[in-house]
Amino acid sequence: MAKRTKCIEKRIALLNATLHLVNNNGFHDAPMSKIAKMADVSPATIYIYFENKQDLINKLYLETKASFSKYAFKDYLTSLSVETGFELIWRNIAYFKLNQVEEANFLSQCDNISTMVDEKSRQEGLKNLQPLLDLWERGQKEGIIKPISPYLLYAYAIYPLAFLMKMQHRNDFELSEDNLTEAFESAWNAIKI
Amino acid sequence: MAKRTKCIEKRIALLNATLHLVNNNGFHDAPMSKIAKMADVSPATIYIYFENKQDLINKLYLETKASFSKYAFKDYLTSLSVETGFELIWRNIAYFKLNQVEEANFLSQCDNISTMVDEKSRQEGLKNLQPLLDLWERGQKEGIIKPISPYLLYAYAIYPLAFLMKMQHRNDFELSEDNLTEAFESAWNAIKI
Amino acid sequence: MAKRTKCIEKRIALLNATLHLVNNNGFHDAPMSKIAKMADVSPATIYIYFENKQDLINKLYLETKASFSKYAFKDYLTSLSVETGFELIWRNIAYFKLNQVEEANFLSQCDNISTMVDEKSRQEGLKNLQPLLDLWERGQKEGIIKPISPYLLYAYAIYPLAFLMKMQHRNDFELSEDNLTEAFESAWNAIKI
Amino acid sequence: MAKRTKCIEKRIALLNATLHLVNNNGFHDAPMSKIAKMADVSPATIYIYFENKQDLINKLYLETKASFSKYAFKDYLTSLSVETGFELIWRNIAYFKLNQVEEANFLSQCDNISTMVDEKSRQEGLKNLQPLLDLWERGQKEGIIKPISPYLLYAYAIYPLAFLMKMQHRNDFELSEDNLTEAFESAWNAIKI
DNA sequence: CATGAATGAGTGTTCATTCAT
DNA sequence: TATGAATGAACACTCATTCAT
Repeated sequence: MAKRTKCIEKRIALLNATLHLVNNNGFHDAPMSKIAKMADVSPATIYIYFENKQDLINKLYLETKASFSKYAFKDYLTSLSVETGFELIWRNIAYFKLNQVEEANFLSQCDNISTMVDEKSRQEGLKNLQPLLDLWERGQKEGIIKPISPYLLYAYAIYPLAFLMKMQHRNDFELSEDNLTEAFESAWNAIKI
Repeated sequence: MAKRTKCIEKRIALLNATLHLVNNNGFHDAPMSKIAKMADVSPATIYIYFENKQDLINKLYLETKASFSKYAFKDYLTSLSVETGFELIWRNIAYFKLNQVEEANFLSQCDNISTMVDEKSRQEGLKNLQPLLDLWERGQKEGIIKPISPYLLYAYAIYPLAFLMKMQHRNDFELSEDNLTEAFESAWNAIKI
Repeated sequence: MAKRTKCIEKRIALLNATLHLVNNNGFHDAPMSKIAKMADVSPATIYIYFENKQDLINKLYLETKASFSKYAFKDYLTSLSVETGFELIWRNIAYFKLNQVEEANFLSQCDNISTMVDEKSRQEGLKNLQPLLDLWERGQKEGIIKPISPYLLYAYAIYPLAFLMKMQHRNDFELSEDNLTEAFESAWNAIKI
Repeated sequence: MAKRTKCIEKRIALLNATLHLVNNNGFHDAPMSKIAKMADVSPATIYIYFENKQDLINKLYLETKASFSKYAFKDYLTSLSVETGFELIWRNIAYFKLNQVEEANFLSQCDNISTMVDEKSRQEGLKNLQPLLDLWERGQKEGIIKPISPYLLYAYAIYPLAFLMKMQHRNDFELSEDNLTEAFESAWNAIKI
């Protein structure tokens, strides 16, 4: 039992170290040796928990994505109206990006740099958005949401948050509560009929 | 007195090779040796045309950004109405992303990976959007565009195109003429009053 | 918990290889790759034992200087008379140069090429001569040694040995026991009152 | 005629640039490109005047040595007494080291770093000291100079100046007129019977 | 004669990964 | 399980020298 606990802790420490280093130094300055040092283990130990560096990144991506998903759909029920449900999810996502900055930033990097996460993991990660896609489909059937590709809906309703987060991270822009309301307004205007 | 002349073709070949490799292999797998091989020169030759790798990336970024800017504001006149002017610019940008896939993709990577282009070059590159910001300001004065931060306007009017381009590049989605019109509609809905 | 232990033998092999290569090929033709090959390790292994090339050279200098110092003051006691003490130290130094040819040659190179060893290490290395300087000071107080700068004393009493060693190394000259006695005579005549 | 003059000037500029760079940056940071830049010519031009880098260094060594020799035996006549002649030459050499710092420093580096100048040039350079060796031989015949190897005479009479010059160059020591007289005294005491 | 462009071979150094314990 | 030592292959970059003009 003690062993198991210890193991899980080291695994988590390694994932956290990777998250931190990739965000702060960039992928090309997050060598295994630094990750190991930050997690307070030997470089060789990483290979007990992960197959190789790619596997470490993939696993971190998937687990962070799952954590994002949990956050995004907190309190969401399919019984909610399309409009209420969408605002709930949208705000959850926004708050995730505001409060879980490192996780959000890491996911954004993975989604933008094609070579970072492998195709299989990316596909796997996509599944996490299913409830939102279902909501949109329902909205389209009800004539509330524009009858356009979910890619377009995502591009205009969710993706802009990534830009705003990036700008906030660079201190070029501050995502105040007011700005957030304006942003939601724009998102809704973009996709509602 | 005579000498072999530094030929601009080699410089261009090097920039093209870099563009291609960064797009296909990612920044962290675009070593100088591969760039040289692809441009059909010796690795040492790169250093005749560029100070170092960072300088090569910076210059490529700035020149690609300038080329983007030229494309984005083609046929644009400040005498056009806000609505017409915006649609013109928006479509120019969209076509740039559709037709100059590699350039667009490279710029997207540069803007997303903080450590890729240095701060000075990024600031320099930002200037290229000024005419669009001016147009929005005019639109706000005329009561046509929402009185919100330009960052929000950009996030909802322009940034979504980056996502659509990425999806198209991955063959997940096709940006047909119809989709483009839908996308423009959403962009306009998001920012117009 | 167990691990492969960093073996001191490799460190020594690396220092020896460096000593040998710098002496035979000169500082500018003693690349890390050759040092590694001669010590029978991978180039990367050097960096486990030394920070970088400068550090390797510095450490070799300091350790060789310390070894020289031990040799130079063997059997020396401050209770000896100035004359006896000086001859003892002088002969120790001469024998060091005769018997530890590579060490002596390396130290000579380091002291002559200003850019080889960094200033801090050079200053550190100077401390090793203190007992001789003390002896000279005593000799001056006793009216046996000329009341001149220790730099002058060193220049005429010790430094000439470097030249003789160099000539012997080039087979231009042989430092026989007779020559050694003549050399000591000259050294003593140069500094005694 | 004009051409010839121009050529000689470039050759001299190259030799001066090399002298300066080797002294200030050390041999390992005096690349052909820097030498060319400092002499205000193209790197390729160096190869019109010199076979290669080794040849450039060799020639510089020999010409500097010749210049040294001219300086060393200024006003010297074989008709002078051994004692007077020796002091004259000794002081000439000392002043050369004091006044022609760069030349002296360069010669010292060449004589100390075995791999810098090739054997043939070194042997050639040795001839420049012949008048001094002749003087010593005469002194020995006259019973004024110790009957010991000229290498020993050189080691104690001339070589110490190199050390004093080096210390002066490092600002550790100042070769005042008084010190110079003390130094000469030591030199003479070391070799006279 | 003189040039700047061009380069192959090499530099010191880093890194993901494996090995021996 | 866990380790620090060890490494081959690679990296960005430099340099003495040659080439084409």
